Amino acid sequence: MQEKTTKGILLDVDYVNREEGSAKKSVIRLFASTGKGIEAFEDWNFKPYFYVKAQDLDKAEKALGEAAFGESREVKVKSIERVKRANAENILRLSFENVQDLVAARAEVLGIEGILEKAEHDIPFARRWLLDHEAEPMNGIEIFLEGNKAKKVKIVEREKPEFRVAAFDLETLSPGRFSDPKQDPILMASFAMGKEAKALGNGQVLGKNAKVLSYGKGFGKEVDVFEDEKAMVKGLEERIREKKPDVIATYNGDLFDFPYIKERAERLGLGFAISSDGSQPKLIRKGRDNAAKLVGVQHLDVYQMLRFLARFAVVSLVKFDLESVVNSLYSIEKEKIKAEEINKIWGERKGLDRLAEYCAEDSAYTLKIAEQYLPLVVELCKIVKQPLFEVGRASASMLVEFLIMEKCFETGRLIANKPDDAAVQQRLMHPIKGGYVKEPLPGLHENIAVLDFSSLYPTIIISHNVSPDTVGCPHKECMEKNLAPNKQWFCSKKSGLIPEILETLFERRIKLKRQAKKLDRKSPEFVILNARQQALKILLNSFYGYLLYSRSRFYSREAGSAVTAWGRQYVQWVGSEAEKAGFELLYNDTDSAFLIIPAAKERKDVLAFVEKINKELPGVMNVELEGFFKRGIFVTKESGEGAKKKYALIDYEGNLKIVGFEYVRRDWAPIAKETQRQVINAILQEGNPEKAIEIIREKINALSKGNAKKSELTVLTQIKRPLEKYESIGPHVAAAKKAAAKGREIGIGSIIGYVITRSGKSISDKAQLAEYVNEGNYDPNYYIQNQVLPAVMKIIREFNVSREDLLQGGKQSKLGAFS
DNA sequence: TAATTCGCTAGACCGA
DNA sequence: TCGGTCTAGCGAA
Repeated sequence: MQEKTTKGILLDVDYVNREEGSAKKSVIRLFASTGKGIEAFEDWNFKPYFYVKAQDLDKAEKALGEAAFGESREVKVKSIERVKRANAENILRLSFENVQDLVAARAEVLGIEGILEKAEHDIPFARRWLLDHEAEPMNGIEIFLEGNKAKKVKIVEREKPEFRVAAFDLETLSPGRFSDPKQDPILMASFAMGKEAKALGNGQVLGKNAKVLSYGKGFGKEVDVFEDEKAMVKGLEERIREKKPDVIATYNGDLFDFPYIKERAERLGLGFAISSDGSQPKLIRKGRDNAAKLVGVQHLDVYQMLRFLARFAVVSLVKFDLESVVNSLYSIEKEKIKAEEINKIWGERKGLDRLAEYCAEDSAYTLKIAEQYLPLVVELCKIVKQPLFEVGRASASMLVEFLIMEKCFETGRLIANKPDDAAVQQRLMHPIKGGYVKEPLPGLHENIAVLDFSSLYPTIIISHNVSPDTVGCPHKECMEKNLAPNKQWFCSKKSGLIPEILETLFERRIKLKRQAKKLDRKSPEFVILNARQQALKILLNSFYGYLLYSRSRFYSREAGSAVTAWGRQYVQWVGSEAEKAGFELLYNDTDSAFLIIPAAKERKDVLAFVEKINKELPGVMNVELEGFFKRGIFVTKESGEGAKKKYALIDYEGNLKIVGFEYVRRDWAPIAKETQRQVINAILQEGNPEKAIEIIREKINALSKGNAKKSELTVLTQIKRPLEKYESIGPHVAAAKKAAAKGREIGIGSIIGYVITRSGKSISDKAQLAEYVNEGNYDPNYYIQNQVLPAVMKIIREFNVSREDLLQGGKQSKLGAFS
């Protein structure tokens, strides 16, 4: 047979069942973007398998060879193989003709005499292929073909893979209720593609870079007008197929656009066949929600991606509707046309071009955000070796698990099984001790140096070889030399599974950061290197949590608590060394130390201290100077102690850093937050409490006159459970319930924006969803007493100013007594 | 099908 | 009506 090779970018792997003679055979399909669009290649040589641990290999082989599984009692093991694993004995690999046979056999295999355990039985077939071939989705691949079948694959590193990215968006009719695809038509669709988006700058009207499809009369010439909904849906399908994107971005396409268009297409007697194999989008379960999966071409739900990135603090977002996101990322006020207005425009056929512009903007911005964050997500795909579809919706635990499983494969270890529910419950009942937080000395401080351990927990794991497979080794030497303060010790002779992975990630990141430092921050090379190091950082920081995560395959209470025990020891050691060196220790939190530089010392003494500390720290552990600060303020709790996790600093350039205060919390009214920021600024910037008092009086005055705007008064709080499950009805729940009674849908995860109005008795009684509240309808007393004053009193209390001083405008004779 | 622990604070809730 | 306790949410690391 003729041999040839094809090169491309690996996008996706799945499997299909094919006939081979009379047998049903599961066959792997690889989807690669080759320049001619997305092509599929089949690998017929890879079989689904899992492992069992046997009491006696000979007997087990015989029993398994004779066994028949499934309802039909016709399912046989195709082949049995003895394999060596580094961490287990008496292991057999059972291979099957197809996935369904494997599923039937794994359900019953423990019933066979002499089979003690099963392992790696829950790894989906396509993922199994990726694992065993160490292939990297979203990276280059060379496929060696024999005829039309894939024989072998090789990774070809692409420094900067280019993807064809597209986005689409739908507008639907919602007559007095939420749109229902069983009845309500799609009114409009927009489609945006790759190159156009790159030229876009801030402030530009993005809409014109997307094409709008609709039907009926009354449109300008920018819109592709079809005969009816059916023709429009077909038109969108054709456009997508013709443009051959590698990635299709949507905003909430998992839960809205895809399910909607799929249902509509079906009802209209059409398909929406935009997958690379000509199939329809599949709605599959992914965690709590559904996800819309395409074959080959990768569906990236930008909404899901942003949720993911927000969890890792790559983006800082509070509300996730597209308008808020665009505003937060690009400082652009994007127009939102509400459902009722869409209905009206459509019905009266007036303002259709405005609606078209709105629709176009949705897909254009979706595309813009997708392209901006794609480098980071692509790097994650390459590192954890999973497709974009998976990574864009993954949790931290899944990413870590992917990496550990690969390491196991690479080093010939058997992958540990998932815990059963009883084990999960057990784990949850035994939390461990975490980081150390020192009570700060409240008040205003000057000349502060902040030191930080860089990646404290990962570097402890690496430097002390902390891992589930190195804990409590039999060596006396390790017990003496590598003993954690929690009395657990770890082997120092062979490296553990987790430290091995972390060390690789850590070194790669250091190298990338070093390279990136030499580049211009705006250059495309920098963007790629930066995305890569950020991806590594996300992963590095996720491992410690995974050790203590209750559903972890590699849970280790011993390892996890050793990490924090060492962490507490090291951070306190730095503190006491600093005191010995003549600094005053102001505060610690987990991995940081705040030092006051006394008059007799200078910056270079701090640097010398850091250098000395680093010489004494083991392995890759390292302390760095986060910065010098001119002033800082810590406050007192109601109880009189210094409050932890709340402080504000100002550097010598006048930049404020506010931590933990109401100012950074979304569940406080903007008016209270802003006043607090101004007060902190007045005190840190100018050391001027009088000015702070003026600011506060002004705000109180405006509030009591009724001059505050609704937007300054709206408090945001998340609904975290079904409304009827609340034991205690707080203001946000009360407001949500009232809104729900009016027919608003409020589900888990909704962010409630509410205002405390004048009508009602308790605070909850007075709470109403902001959109139902008229400007000016607010309870000034609440906002003064429960919002502004508590937020600012914390701070100016340190200067002996009382509530009365602020409210009555009395003299501040006590002022200054503090310092 | 969800990474961890530490910490602060509000407002409801409950019993005296 | 008061004060203590509990529920709930969010942020720091």
